[in-house]
Amino acid sequence: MSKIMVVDDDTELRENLTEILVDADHEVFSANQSEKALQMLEDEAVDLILLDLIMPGMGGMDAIPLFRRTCPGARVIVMTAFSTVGNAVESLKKGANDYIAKPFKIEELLTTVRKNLEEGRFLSCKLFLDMDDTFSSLANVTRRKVLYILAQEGSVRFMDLARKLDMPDHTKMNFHLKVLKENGLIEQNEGKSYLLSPRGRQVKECLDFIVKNLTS
Amino acid sequence: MSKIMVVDDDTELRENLTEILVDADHEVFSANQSEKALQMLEDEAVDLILLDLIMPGMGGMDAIPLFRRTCPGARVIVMTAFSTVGNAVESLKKGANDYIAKPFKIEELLTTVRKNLEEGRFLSCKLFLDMDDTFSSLANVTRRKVLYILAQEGSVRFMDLARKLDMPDHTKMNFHLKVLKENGLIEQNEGKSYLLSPRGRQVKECLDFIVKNLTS
DNA sequence: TAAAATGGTGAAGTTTTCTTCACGGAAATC
DNA sequence: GATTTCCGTGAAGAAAACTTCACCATTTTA
Repeated sequence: MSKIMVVDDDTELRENLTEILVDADHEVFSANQSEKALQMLEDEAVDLILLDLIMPGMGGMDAIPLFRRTCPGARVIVMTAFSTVGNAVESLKKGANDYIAKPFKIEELLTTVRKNLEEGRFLSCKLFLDMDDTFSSLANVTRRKVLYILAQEGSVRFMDLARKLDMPDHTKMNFHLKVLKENGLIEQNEGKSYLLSPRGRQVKECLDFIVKNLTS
Repeated sequence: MSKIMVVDDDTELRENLTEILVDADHEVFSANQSEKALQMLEDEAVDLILLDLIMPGMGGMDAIPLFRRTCPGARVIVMTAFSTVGNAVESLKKGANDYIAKPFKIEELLTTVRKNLEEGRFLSCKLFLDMDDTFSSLANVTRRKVLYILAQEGSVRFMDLARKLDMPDHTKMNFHLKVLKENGLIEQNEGKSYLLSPRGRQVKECLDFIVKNLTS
C-alpha cells in the first residue's frame, strides 16, 4: 500500500522489519547506511522512513534534515536502542515526526507506522483543501497589495486604502476587501478601519518568506 | 516624501540628520534608543531606518532583527564610527540592507538613502508584479497537487499523473500542466515526463513553509 | 446648512479561468 | 497489422472572478 524505507545497520533487524512490513502490505526499501538510503530516495520517493539513530558513517540524527530535504513528503520515525528523553527531543527538533524505542513489539511498530502514514495523508490533504481560500486570496495583485499595506501601516481607513492603491473606483476596492474579509485575512475595528487578522499576519510572513526566496 | 526613522544616542547628530532629511523632503522620526524606536514603529511604519550600531541599552546589531520584524517593509541602513569589515558583514547578515561609515558627507548620506528607498520600492514592486504568474499557478488545487506529486516522485508521466490525481478527463490535466509550464514551474524531459523546474522546486519549498506555519 | 467626501449595497456586464467535447497522430501492446 | 493506450490540440461552453454602474445613507467639511 505505502512505500517505506528502513535504514539500520543491523542486517537481521532490517530483514525482520522488511518481512513484517511487507506482510502488512507495504512496499519496503532498505539500506544499511544513511548515505545509501539518501541515494535510493533520489530515484524513489517513499511515504515513511524508519531510521536508526546510531549507525556507522552518518548517524541518523545528522541524516534527518537530509532525508527531509530529499523526500519532503515522507514521515520520519526515529528508532534507537539508546532511548533517552534527550535524543528523542533532539531528533524531533531536527525534523523527525515520531520516535520508537528498541526493542519494540511488532504490534507497537505497526501501530506507530499506521498512525504516521495517516497523519501524513491528513496533512497533505489539509494543504490542498483548507488552504484554498488563502491561495485564491493571494492570487490577486490588489489583494496582495492590501495585505502589504496593512502590514506596513497597521490599520487603514477605506478611502485611504483606495487612494494608496490608486483605485479610481472605490467599489472595486470593496470587492477585494470583502474577499479578504471572507477568507479571514483582514478584519475591521470599531472605527471601521481595516487591519490584518492574526491569520493575515501569518500569511504576510509567508509572503515575506516567498519574496525572499523567489526573487534571488 | 518618504518616512525615515533615525536611531542614534548622539543628540546633536540626530538633530542634524533630521534637518538634512527634512530638507530633502522626508518625514523624519527619531529616537535615542532602539527600544523607543521600536515602540514608535508599532504605531507608525516607516520606509527606511538609519541605525547606529553602538548605543547604550540594546545595541543596533541586536536590534536589527527586531526592526525587521516590527517594520518588515523598511530598509535598514546601519551607521557607525567603528567601521570595520567585520561588523559591516555581521550587520548585513542580521538583515541590514546597507552600511554607511561615520563620519559621512551629507551628499554621501543622501545618495545612500535615495538608493535604498528606490530599491525598497523596486522590491515590493517585483513582489506584486513578477510574482503574479506564480500566485495564479498556486491558486488552483489541482496544480498544487501536481507540484506536490512531482516533488515527491521526481518525474512522472502524463497519464500516471492523471491517474494519481483521479482525473477522468485527461484534457483537463493537460490544461493545468500547460499553465504550470507556461509559468515556469514544471518542465518536460526527453522522455516527455513532467518534472519540477528549479523555480518549481523553490516554490514547493515555500509551500512547505506555508503549510508548516499556517496549519498550526 | 449646503456641498463634498465616506463607506457601503446589489445587479448587470465583462473577462478570465476552467471544463468538456471532438478529433488525431505516435507509440505500445496484443 | 489491428487495437488500445498515450499525449496532445483547438474550439465551444460553463463557471468563477473581476469590473462597472446606479444608487444611498452617514459623516465631515466648508
